[in-house]
Amino acid sequence: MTTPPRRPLTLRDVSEASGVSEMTVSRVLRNKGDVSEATRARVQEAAKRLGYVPNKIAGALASSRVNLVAVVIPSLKNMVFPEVLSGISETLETTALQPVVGVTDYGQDKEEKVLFEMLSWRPAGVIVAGLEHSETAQAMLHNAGCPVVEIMDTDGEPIDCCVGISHRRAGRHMAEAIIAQGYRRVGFMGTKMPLDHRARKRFEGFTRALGKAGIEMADQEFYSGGSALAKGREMTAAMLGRTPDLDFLYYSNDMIGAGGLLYLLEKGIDIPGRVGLAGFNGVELLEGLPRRLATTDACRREIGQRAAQMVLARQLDATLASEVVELEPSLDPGDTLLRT
Amino acid sequence: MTTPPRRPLTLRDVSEASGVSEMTVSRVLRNKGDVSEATRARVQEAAKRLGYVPNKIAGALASSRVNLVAVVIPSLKNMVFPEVLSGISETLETTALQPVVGVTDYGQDKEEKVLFEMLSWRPAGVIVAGLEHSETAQAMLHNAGCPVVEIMDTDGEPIDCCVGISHRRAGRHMAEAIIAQGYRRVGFMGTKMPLDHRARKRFEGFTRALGKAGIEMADQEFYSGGSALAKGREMTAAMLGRTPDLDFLYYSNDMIGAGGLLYLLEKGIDIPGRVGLAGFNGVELLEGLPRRLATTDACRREIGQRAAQMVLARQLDATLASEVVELEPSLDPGDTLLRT
DNA sequence: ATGAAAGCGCTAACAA
DNA sequence: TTGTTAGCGCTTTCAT
Repeated sequence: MTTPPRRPLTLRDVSEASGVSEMTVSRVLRNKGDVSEATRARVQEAAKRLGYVPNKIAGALASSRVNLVAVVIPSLKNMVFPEVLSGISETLETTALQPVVGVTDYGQDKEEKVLFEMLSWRPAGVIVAGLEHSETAQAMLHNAGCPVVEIMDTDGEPIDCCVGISHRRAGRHMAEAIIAQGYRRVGFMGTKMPLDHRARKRFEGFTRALGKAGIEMADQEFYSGGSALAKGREMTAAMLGRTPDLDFLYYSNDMIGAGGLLYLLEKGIDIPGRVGLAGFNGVELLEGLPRRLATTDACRREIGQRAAQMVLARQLDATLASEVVELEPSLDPGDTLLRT
Repeated sequence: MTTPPRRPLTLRDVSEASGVSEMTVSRVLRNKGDVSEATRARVQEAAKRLGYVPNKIAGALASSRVNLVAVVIPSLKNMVFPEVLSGISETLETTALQPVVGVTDYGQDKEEKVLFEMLSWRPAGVIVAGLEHSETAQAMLHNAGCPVVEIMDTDGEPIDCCVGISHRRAGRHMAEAIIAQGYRRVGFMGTKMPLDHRARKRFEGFTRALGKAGIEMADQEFYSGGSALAKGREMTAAMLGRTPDLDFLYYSNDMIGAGGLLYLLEKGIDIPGRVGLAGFNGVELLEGLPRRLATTDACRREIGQRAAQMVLARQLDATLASEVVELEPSLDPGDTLLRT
């Protein structure tokens, strides 16, 4: 690091500093083609000494190769998405590809904007949460000119590749487990529907399965915003207040479920004797709770890994066909579901 | 959307489809210069019909303007960083700038890699967590050729701009509050130090202030990995087992503090009569706990906002000088610190 | 093993 | 208001 330059350095600077043509410098810096050890060393020394950072913009334009994978998710506040991201990152870690994250805040307009923005950088692949997109967004994805992987959900028509779980089935399975345990007065708490398609599908699968067993949902409540843990408390208190004979509470995510659990324990209510509980997601947080909340593991890390692999595979062989993978979420009864 | 093309569309395609020069098409698409309403309409119609997505790579190369702001943080699993990100995003929302996130996993090597990768896209600004970087990383930031904002921490020498809190002072203040309440046998639980400089500085400030009051740390324990909530439980149980006369527990983050709180409540231990507790960060989660854990709010959202503003300001006026802002974290005693 | 020339898709600067 | 001409900094291709 000699004197810091105001103008970013170019290949030409390294070329002049090392007395080697730009072309050869380029080759060295990319470990391409045959270059003698002598020149390679000189070039590397010069590049390092100057503190040269290649300009990927120019490189990408010239080669029409971009090592970015666009990842579009609804939010970072819900721990679920960072976990999917981890799966993606760890899989891409050892490759040349790099994830770039865009957040939609559960909005279709925002999703359009984010997609447009990301696609204008011509990414090597797109990983996007969910199967529901605006017409415009669908069109953009169709014309993306790169592999597209829709993740988290398999209930719908994918544009290209897809990996996730069926939330309808997840809801149904939980309902079946609840019924099998003899619960009959079931309440549901969740996020306001239009915002979250997967939560909505779980709800639908859940209510339908209850219906088939001749059980009608005894009470339900939906929230948005605020501390999920606190909301879980409040909603649980309110619901049990107005429908005291409930014997099971199904929460659309573990966080509100945890809030409910803490509230009921405080009240000294017998779980699951008096009320059974279940959440959804299988988040790490549950491990530290006084009781293990029943939940369904949504395979988040694996979804991320598989999605990244799909993009990678299509990098190597662009002719690969679309691929749809439905993962099997596992129901963990914890300590709040099984009546012994 | 007529027939989906394999080759991405270019300005030329829109130019031909609309019978207007590339240059004018470019102007329309960027709302630049004077263009007649008639041509503007024709161009926009053509662009929309074809489904044209501009190539930012070419645009950036030609204009040497990139609307990306690199944000480099240690992790997404610690809710603190998504919150900082929210502050950044919401501030940039209404501007042309866009955040791009890189994660270092608390590793200096990884930080170097991520920085190099991001800088090679010539971002309009860099926002990076912490003041501790490898020599190489520091050199890169110096030569970045764009505003650099180091965030979260002010205890050290910033490269350019800086906004955060003094973690040493935060630790000291908590110690002073604890001492003022008459606690004398204090235990500390936190993350393994080398990974987290801010936690280390809080610890240092804390122990030093205790020392000045003639109090020596009675016990301490450090963890890494695993569910923070569960670790908080385990460590609390272990520590109280081996040092039963502790009257205060200071946790380096709210999550392990919450675990400790839940554990102690379960054991029926009087809080804060028998043991006082405090965490750090002021995370939303605390609102749903049975008791409000004492904590220090680390101003995360504001840090994000201020950092984004610093980058924005320097976009408009590149001559602006470096700026260092130390925010004042507020100590919230909750229900677990004050002996009434 | 190395170099020279052309051009990736766009925009700045100027001309008309 | 619109068009023309040069590049931006690299990589591809082809020569040497």
